[in-house]
Amino acid sequence: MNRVSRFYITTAIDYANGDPHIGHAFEKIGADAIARFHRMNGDDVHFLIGMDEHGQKVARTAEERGVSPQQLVDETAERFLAMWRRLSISNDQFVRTTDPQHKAGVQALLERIFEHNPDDFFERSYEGWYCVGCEAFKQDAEIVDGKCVLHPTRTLEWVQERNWFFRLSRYGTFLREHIERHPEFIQPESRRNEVLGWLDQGLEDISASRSRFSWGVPFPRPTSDGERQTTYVWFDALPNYLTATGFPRKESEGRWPATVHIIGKDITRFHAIIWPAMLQAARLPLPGRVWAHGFVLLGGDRFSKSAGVKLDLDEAIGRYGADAFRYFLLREVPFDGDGNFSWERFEERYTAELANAWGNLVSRSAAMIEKYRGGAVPAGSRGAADEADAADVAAYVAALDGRNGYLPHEALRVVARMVARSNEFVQSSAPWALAKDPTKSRQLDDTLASLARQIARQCVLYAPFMPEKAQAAWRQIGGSGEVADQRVTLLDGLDAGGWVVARGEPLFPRPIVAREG
RNA sequence: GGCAGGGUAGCUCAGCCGGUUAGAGCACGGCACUCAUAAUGCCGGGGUCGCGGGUUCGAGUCCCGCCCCUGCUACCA
Repeated sequence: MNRVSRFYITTAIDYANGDPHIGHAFEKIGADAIARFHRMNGDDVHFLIGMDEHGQKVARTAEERGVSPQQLVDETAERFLAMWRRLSISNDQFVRTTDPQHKAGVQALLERIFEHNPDDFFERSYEGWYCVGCEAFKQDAEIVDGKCVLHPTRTLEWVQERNWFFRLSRYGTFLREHIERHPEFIQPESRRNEVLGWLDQGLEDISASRSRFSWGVPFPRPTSDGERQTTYVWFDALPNYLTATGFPRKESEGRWPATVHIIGKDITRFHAIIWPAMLQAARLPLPGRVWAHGFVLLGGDRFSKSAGVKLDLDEAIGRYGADAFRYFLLREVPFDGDGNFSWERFEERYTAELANAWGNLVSRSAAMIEKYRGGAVPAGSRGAADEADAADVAAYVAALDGRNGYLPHEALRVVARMVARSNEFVQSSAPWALAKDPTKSRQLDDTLASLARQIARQCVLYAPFMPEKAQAAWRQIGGSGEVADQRVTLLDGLDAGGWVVARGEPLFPRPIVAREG
């Protein structure tokens, strides 16, 4: 019963060409809540996040700013890290593709593929229309009137380049079988169907190296004409999940494979097709799951610089604090689809669910325990409220433990329901009335004790989502130590009898409403 | 164009294999209570269930057609 399960969770590494925005934050916060939940479930959790720091764009941006690429990515990584600290992201590790360990790991992985499947890498001349503005080859769909759609003033050049290629086409059957045998491999199901659709269309081989830029990991073997090329994006970025474990050192074998990769739905293909094919080619175990979340939209549109759709992360966090922001995003935006961010909804949820419902519940309960029982939570017997909570705790766990995917929004809905029930409980049992009747002292004890247990449970369940606020509420209701050290598996037996409440400042102060007169 | 998923109260969404008066939360209106962050609880108004046909004793719930929306349709990451 005490078997500790290993839980290695990763997020996509963010490209170091810009500042963190709400899309990055959503993914990290979601993964963080899942990681924290698993820690409180008693699992051996390792939570990895990081940065993707190579490539042409980074090199070019660095050049424009007159700094070295390394200096640029160092500064960018600092800004991302500062944001993750601010949002209480509890990652155990922060991998960067410029880490020497990562570069060595990538080369080791490539060599391992050469070793196990010598035919999987081959040289091929690629030719196509090259746009100097984009510094990239363009596909037919991106060419209009013989010009690149993004740079219509420039002339496309027919360019030929000899690169290393990876025989991805070999792995279609393998991938299909794996996905069919492991229905949970790609989730949610809509993404899985998409991937199966891609497989139906057939896979083409992909390039594995580039000769046009050098900011990256040197491809371990030169081409036949002696040229030393740079490892192309997927063979550089995707292996971070593996190299972060220490690969190829032996010690890494305990951590790999990842339990789940949390990614955005826009990079499903890389994680569901290319990455598993690479691992299979290297004869390494595949990750257990790939979970592709949706996007946070603003006014129905995706964040985009060109459309002017943007939201200042600092402002959003500054409004009600990091915990409220975390809560709002995960409550409002389903983790298996898209959702909208709007200030109106943020205000609504903050005021209704956090300030009025939960913050006030904690406040009124602590006040009553103080007023009627001198601040000490009385002993009280288990009642119907505890039974109802047990069912909800089970639903909460089911939303986060992976059996139905990863649905933090469902988990939060459940806790909000528990909080609502607690407020009904207070109203219907009316402790203030019981307190006036000396013959009902026992009844008052039971009521207050039950109320304290309910709140204690809510603190535990909210802890993965709002670590600071959950801890503050835990303290107010008289809990000792860290709420994060509690176990969701032992919640049913949690007893608050004897705790001494400590009323404090409101957990979620109501916004100051400007009023006339 | 092809494939997939949707169009249900003002807003966000539940409605499994077809079955009695279509639900929840928020917002709105009224009432109650006083422990509390002018918080909470109760009651209520409010919907041609995208449009048109069809199957059926009976259809948001199945079938056909149409309209609209979203996603995917691989080398920027």
